[in-house]
Amino acid sequence: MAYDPSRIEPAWQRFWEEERTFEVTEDRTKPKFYALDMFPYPSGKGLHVGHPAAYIATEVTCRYKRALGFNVLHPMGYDAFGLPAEQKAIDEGVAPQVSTKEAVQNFRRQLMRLGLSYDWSREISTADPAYYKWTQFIFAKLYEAGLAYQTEMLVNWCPALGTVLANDEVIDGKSERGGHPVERKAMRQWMLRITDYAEKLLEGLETIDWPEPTKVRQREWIGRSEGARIFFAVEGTDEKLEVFTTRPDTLFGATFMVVAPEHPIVARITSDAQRSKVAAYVEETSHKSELDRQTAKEKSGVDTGGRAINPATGQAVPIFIADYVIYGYGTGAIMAVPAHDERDHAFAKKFGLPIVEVISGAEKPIEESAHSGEGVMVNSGALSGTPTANRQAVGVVVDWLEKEGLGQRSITYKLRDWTFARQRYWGEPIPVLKDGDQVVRALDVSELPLVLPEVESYKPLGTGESPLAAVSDWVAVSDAKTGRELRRETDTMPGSAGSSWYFLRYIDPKNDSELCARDKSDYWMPVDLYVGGTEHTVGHLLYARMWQRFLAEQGLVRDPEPFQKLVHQGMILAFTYYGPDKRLVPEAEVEERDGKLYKKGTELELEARIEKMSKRQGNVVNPDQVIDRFGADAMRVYICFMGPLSADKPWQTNGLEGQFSFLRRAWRLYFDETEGADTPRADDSEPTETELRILHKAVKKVSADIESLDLNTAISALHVATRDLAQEKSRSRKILGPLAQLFHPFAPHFAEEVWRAGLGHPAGISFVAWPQHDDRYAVDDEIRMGVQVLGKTRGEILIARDAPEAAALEKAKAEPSVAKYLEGKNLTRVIYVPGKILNLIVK
RNA sequence: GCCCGGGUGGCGGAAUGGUAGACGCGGCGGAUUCAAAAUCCGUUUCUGGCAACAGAGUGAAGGUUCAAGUCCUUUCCCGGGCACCA
Repeated sequence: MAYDPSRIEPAWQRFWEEERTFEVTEDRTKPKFYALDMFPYPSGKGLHVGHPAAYIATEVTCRYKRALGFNVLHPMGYDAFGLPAEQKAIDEGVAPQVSTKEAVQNFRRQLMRLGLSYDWSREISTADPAYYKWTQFIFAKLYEAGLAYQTEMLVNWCPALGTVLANDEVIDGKSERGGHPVERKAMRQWMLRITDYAEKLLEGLETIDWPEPTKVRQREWIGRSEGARIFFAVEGTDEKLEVFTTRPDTLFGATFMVVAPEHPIVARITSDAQRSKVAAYVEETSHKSELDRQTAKEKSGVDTGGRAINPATGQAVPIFIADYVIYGYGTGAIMAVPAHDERDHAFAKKFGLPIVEVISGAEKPIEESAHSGEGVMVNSGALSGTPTANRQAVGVVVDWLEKEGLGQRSITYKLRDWTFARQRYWGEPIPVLKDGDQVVRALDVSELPLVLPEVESYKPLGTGESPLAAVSDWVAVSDAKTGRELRRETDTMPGSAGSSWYFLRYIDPKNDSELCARDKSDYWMPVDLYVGGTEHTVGHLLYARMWQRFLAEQGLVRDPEPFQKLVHQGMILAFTYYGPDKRLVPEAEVEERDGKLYKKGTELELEARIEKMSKRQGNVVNPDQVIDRFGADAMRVYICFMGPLSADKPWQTNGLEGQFSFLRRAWRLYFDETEGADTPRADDSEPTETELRILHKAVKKVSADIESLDLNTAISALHVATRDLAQEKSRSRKILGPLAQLFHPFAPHFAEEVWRAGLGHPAGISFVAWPQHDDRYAVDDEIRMGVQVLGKTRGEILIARDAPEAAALEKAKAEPSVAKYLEGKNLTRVIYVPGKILNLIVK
């Protein structure tokens, strides 16, 4: 019988389920390994091939680690709250609880068909009350620690939809759905004080093994800036205008001030003469979206009529409002130094403000462009002559400011607090009781979970509140603790809530009295290998780090960092074919002739492009169909073989077919399928030296490649071993057994089947000790070495790996293809790197 | 504009500074077959040549080195991120 995945795969999946092969508990006699995949949003559309591609790296590693004797935790779950389910509820009236449950079942079924070695007994869903009880618990803890607070925030308000939109639901100032205009509106919002953790999150990056570009992005997102806060007296008032600057050394050149339009000081410093102009500008900017403000090319602003005193020069300088100063950053006000800041320069030019050079070294006249580089302080009174290099001048100025009481050293971060509320139904209810706007208390753990009530309609109310506000008997509470009539918060948590701690719940998923028992998290944490996409770099990966730190401070977990090693998988792309009319042509209708692509049976020449898989392009590949045709093992092997884990790469059905025939070829090492039945071929013969060499090289290469996650070259090593052993007509169990083990992490059903039915071992390959290589066989003692003359390869010699130079030289000279380049020349130098190269320099 | 990635055969991709193109797809030739599928063997960077062979070749241009896809400088193109953050 030929290799038939549809026969063996379901059988082994049943076996693993019945034997509970992958269920684990804490076992302190074994080293632990916690491998985690970023859990999916269970979309109603089901899996696409990008999911398994993302899960394969941990999968292969886990199967390998188990065989090495590690106690492996490899769980899966669902990030189940989210907008698509809510939208479906609005459109079709299907309760998200119901549609999500269906989607989860479909996901689980599809994931199981892939033969992924998850411990399914630990499956979790963030939308499960038994789970979100603890999300709510963490929120309550954050509230009690003063890290959750409410404040007026500008939000994206869409009047047409009657709802608040997330930033990614707004495209070019219009709602993603329906294209309605979106405004900025101030609303009371729950926030989490992630900014309190800015420094710790920065420091923590030094301790973890993450891709450097990801760390760079987090660092930039946190955006630490060192500088000073400086106080400017406002003429004719007691007001102090506080600014933040990274260049206090340019203080003498501050010829005007700029304040963000939203800044509360604006009303107090505006002169009567300017009041109406200022009001108009403030009004105008409040209607502009963030995007409008950012894309405006011209600087705009208005003089408030107020004057501030530059503490260094004693000069009165005008105070402007302008939207290029952002209220949420620093102090929302700046000292403008047009000579040394491009933005201030542009503003000064537009409004005819003076430009005073205070740092020498400009290449162009200071009237023409700002000089933001290094130089020496000039026009700066007693401080003139101080060089700016190495922030020396900054130090001098700040010392002076501190001594005079005019300012102080200060560090500012770009990171903003985390907006932690959605005016939506399908999320965790925020567990607090309120009296009007006033929060009275957070719910106690004994009152949790606060279950999401059923509602009649999922439609936005149009007031900006979530549909929960309409459930009056849920909202109104008579509080047993205080005896007061209170109201529940009707906002729910954002999608990032449940995903910020799920890795802990896997460790103790059924615990009803704790979010995760401390002795268990001490055993399993931190995560040893976390795999997910780069798109979560500054969202999820930062939020989860903050929660983990908070929980560590609360003594609920030990480690300050949750993810010790992080790796990103690339995106799976697809070839998309376009006809001359730019119309899409499905892959099934494409054929290749003379290196050109045509629509099948026609002369229509097609253009191939590599694009993201998307429903709209019709190039989404469904894993169910792949498995039906080729089986899960071929798909897994192909995914590994496609290319480097972290690279984006296109799905190619041809390539998949190639790996399917590879498995069939490998199958024939184990079974003679000529007579219509599977006849095992293995025997107890002693392996030859050649066979041992093939095997040990493969063991060495495959092991090393799994360790370094170079799965594509690991598969390539399996190809080579399979080809060469077939050539040798290998039959020995001593060869075919270890080979099956090498297949196991990649093609587990295949490996289980050949292990039991082909080699006659008891069923179950998962925990059989991983083969070890012996360098006596894995390293060749005779190798083919290139011989160069003047750096150009001219021939090849067969020589002992560690042969002395004289021997190598002798062999090279005997090689006609080399000798002809030496003829009549003087050998002046010999470069010989044993095992690598022989390079002959002649004159 | 700034910050990250990345440019290697027809295609996906291999190469601790040491024979560029492993492995796979596709192509070509052959075996098997009544035929096809499947399978097996050979071949396949480009140019010239019947061939032996020669020359060129890792986006481009320079450089370091006995030796560069790999290191350095400049530059072009593609993908992603940030975007008036003082």
